[in-house]
Amino acid sequence: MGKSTNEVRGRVSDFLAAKGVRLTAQRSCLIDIVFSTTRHFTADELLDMARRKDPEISRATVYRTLPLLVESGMLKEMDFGEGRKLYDPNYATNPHHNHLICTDCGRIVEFEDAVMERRVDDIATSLGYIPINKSVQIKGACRTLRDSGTCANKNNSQSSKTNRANTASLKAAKRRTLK
Amino acid sequence: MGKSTNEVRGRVSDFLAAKGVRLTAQRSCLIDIVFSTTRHFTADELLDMARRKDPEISRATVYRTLPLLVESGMLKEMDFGEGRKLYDPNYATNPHHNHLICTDCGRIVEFEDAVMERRVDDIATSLGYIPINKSVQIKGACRTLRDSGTCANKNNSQSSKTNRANTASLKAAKRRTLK
DNA sequence: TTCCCTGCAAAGGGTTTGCACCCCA
DNA sequence: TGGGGTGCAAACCCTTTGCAGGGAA
Repeated sequence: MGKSTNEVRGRVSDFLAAKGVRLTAQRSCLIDIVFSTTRHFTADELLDMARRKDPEISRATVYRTLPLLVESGMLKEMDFGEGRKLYDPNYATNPHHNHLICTDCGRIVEFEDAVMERRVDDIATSLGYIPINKSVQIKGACRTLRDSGTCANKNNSQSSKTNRANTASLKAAKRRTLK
Repeated sequence: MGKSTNEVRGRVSDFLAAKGVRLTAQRSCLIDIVFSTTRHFTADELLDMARRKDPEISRATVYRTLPLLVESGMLKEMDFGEGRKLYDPNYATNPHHNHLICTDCGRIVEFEDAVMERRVDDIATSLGYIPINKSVQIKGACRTLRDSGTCANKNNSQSSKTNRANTASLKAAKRRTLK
């Protein structure tokens, strides 16, 4: 299965060491926070979380650390065209998932599909490129909401700004992966 | 095949009429420019192009018109995570294409693939959603550049900010579409 | 006349950066 | 002690918005 939180932290530390940058208290704090959650977060949300541990940490440090984590390959930067970046720590353990965003409630569902993954690779190859980074984003309307008028997520997650993926969604998506 | 430029303009006009908004001189000017090119462009680039025809046109009008064109379904808004939005007029004539971005030169290659399209729809359906909008973005490294050290695009298109898709790329991609 | 639309300029929101200070190696 | 790292605040960039003037219905 996926990597454990500790293993992920170790890998990031190794990456920073290899790159010759120091593992400072602030960076360590940020790494701990980032990889102890499965939630997607914005830079600002990470700052909030970090300040609960270390009230002195600055916004600049957060913005300077995030690209390091992304470069390490353990954190994924995403852009759903909402004017800010979202970060997904689940790539550390599940590097092949993609996202479906509900147009009704903004909920983000993670899914994995090996067939699609392969197809996308084949397309890149046939175009003469070596695939480096693939992003499949689906915006979809909740069928349950259409059919029955209610949606489990609609109730508690109207504000798309604060919606998060949850662990269950990825597991469920894997289970449902098409044959 | 695809719709002609005039047909696209007609559709947009119809959309605006149905929506009850006026086809002003400024909007007409912008529509002409947007749909007489196959290039991707930013809001700012559209402003530049528009001012060559009408030096009085304002940035605000451009920013207010773009969402109308997107809403009409004839123009696609894209976000490659570069801090600004790109607009793709080719969706008017080819609504099912996606994009590969070269990590070497920033070139954007358009491609269509029915198999992948279907797969993505199936995934959305199996997750319980009605697919509304699908975006597949591939970042890839130019194999020619890797193999031979040169790349036709590398020479004339280093600045990713000004790179554009060309008509040929879409046609070529269709030809190469996987069976 | 009414109401939509425009241009101007200022405001907004996310992100980056210059600079002085700090601190570990 | 040298050079990276941090915090602060200002700068940046793209985009949105308030407002007064203007023009089509």
